[in-house]
Amino acid sequence: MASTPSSWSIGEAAHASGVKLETIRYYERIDLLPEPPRNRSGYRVYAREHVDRLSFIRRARAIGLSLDRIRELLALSSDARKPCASVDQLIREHIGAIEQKIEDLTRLHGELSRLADSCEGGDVGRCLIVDSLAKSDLCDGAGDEPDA
Amino acid sequence: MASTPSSWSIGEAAHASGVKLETIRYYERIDLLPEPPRNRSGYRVYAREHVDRLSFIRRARAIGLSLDRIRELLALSSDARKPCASVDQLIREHIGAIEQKIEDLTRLHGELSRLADSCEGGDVGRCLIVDSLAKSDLCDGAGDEPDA
DNA sequence: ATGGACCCTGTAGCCACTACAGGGTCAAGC
DNA sequence: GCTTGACCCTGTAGTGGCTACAGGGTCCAT
Repeated sequence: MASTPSSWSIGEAAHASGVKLETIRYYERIDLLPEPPRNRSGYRVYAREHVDRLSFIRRARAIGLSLDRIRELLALSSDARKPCASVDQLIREHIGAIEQKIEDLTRLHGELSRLADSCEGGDVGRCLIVDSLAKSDLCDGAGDEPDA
Repeated sequence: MASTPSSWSIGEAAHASGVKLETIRYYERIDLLPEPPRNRSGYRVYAREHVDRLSFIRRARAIGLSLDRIRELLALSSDARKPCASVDQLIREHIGAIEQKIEDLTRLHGELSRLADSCEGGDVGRCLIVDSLAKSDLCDGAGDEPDA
């Protein structure tokens, strides 16, 4: 029921946008969110555009974009008359990165599964898992940035 | 040709293990690698066990284990008589985490692909990608920790 | 004796937050 | 009118896993 107000405290903005309070202050500090006006006591007072921008950022983060990419995206989408080709490209690049990551993780999953299946429940001295990490070429030269 | 020596400078250890020099010092600082003895000039002098441990850590990192997990794993594998069940469990947990990540990324990939395909090359004002980020429930309530 | 390759320490930066310490403000209830 | 508690403020430091300096020392060949 509580219908949308026309101004928000930082806590209300956090609730409305789904971005945590401390994170909002962080976004302001790194100039991702413009500084809002303050009231007499120095409290931040947000307008609808702030809350919208925060929601946008949250959704863009949820699809895995970096804050820098989001900054780009916000700049691109600031002028409604610009062609959306660059937006499209940004997203397609991101999709490419995700595909790469899925591929890496899938290969890794295969290797680890084989490794885990080789375990026969002996003791560590004869553990094939430990062995592989100690001596094998497991994953050598695979992905260079483990994120999993 | 160059057959294995019995002691290594930090640069040689880096080369032999595949762990970068600065990273080796970092591992020492966080007590993941024991402090090696020093020579007259204060240079670190590594033995085979150090290089082996470094290689172990590098491979464990390559399969995506955190340094804390690796610490556990090293502790577990330090006594050859211990049962390897806990090693097995650690690895299986990790496999589970990877599966989860693949699943999350795959779902995300699906959503993003649909999104990108919806782009019809107009201008940003009518861009469905921007629209979705601005207003839709895209990914809301999906994974809470975007890593992609 | 000089140049370059190697080594040392300590500190700060990266990303995207998160968590504190140590305060101020404000409205409701007694 | 006073307290309580929810909210807000700033600034700083911590997270993981490195990486990149700055500003030196050492060692060996030429």
